[in-house]
Amino acid sequence: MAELTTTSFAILGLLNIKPWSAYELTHQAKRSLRYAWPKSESHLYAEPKRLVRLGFARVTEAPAGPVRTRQVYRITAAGRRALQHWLESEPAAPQLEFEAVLRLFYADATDKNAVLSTLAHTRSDLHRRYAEGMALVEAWLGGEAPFPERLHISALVAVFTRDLLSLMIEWSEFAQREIEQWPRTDGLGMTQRTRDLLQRVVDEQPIIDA
Amino acid sequence: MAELTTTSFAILGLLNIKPWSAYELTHQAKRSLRYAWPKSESHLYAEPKRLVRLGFARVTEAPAGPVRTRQVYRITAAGRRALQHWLESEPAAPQLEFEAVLRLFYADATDKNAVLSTLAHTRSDLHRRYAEGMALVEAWLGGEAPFPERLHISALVAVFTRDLLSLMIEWSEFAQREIEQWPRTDGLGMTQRTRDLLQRVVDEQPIIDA
DNA sequence: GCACACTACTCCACCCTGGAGTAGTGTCAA
DNA sequence: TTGACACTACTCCAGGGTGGAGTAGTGTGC
Repeated sequence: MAELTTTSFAILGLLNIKPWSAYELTHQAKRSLRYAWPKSESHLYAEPKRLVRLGFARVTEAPAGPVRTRQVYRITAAGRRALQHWLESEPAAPQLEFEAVLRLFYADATDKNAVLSTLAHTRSDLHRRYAEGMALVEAWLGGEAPFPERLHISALVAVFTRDLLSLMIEWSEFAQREIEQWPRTDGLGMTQRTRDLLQRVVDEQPIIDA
Repeated sequence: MAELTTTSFAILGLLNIKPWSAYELTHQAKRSLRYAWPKSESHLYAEPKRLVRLGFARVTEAPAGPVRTRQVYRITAAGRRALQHWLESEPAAPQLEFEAVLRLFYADATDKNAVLSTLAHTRSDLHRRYAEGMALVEAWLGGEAPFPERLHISALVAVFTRDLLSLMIEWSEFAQREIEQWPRTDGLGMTQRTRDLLQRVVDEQPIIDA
């Protein structure tokens, strides 16, 4: 049997909620999947076709204008079985791609300006995403949830997303403050401040808001 | 000119610190890059070859046993220029792949047991990575840092990594406690508890340790 | 001198990205 | 009523990236 990837199950899970067209799937993914499993639009178009080919979804045509039809995907019994089986298997460990941290890691190859501007740029991205998330949750509280019967789940995801974005924003503010105190970017090494920070890390003491 | 990817610059940045063999690069990546830019071993072997092809690194042979030679990669002047130029450009936004959250998102397609076991499995992964990170920082404090002159940078990354792992661990404990209170996984919707949580999210009040 | 764990890679099928391209749809206004 | 234009709803593809299997040399211990 051909292997399904985690992305396959991400789509299959959406199809288990209701039937969607590929276009709707890409939009729904932007509002939900994206926070835990970000995938490109082109792949979100391709994946349901694969599910059909493997028998985990089927497709029907619906009118979508005077000329156009749209393909609507729905889960099959085999798809539901596969999804349940996956939900009982072992998950992969979380992975973060954080380019600002990577660039900070090479701070000693450039000047303070470049590092600070990377942090500032990332922070404004993060603020935008924070605001987007807040708008979603406010809509839910205002009675405009697309799947109100799933809100007990969405709430737990929302808590995580808010706290993650907060952490990244606060860390980038913290890093900015620290770097502003540096006399230069390279060769500082184990300063007293660095030793304090590392000691606090191993002592499991709070740092960022301290 | 052929485009370099963020991964290219991640490797180029390591080569800017000192020359490495591909094997050493994979090991160094496990101890550093991995926390901000996780890449597969096979790709870490392939990328320096590409850098050589494009003139940003060059390779020399060094003996590595009675028979074997190893390829040692070092950055070129063009590589250093490219790295500095990249460090002044705009970073991509952070992206998280968190399969446990994805699975929780589909909690209503399975039972409490499956969801709780996903969370437990992820938590034990996270605890292991937390311990690994702590061991690294303790070694630095004990004077065993591979690049002591870079510790002022490493400390900022360590602060972020610890806080991120803590957040994920604490959130998964929080989610476990919440789910244990659920009478079932599906159809609960906007309970009083859910409304409280969402209200706290939009009010920017702490939740996880409350 | 042989077993065996570890070192140091290569290979490849397939997953996935992002950007370019294409054509139909709805709306407003000249 | 027609044409401009933003938006909808996709397809295509070169090339980046993954993960697991495979291979052969190296150092250690018995």
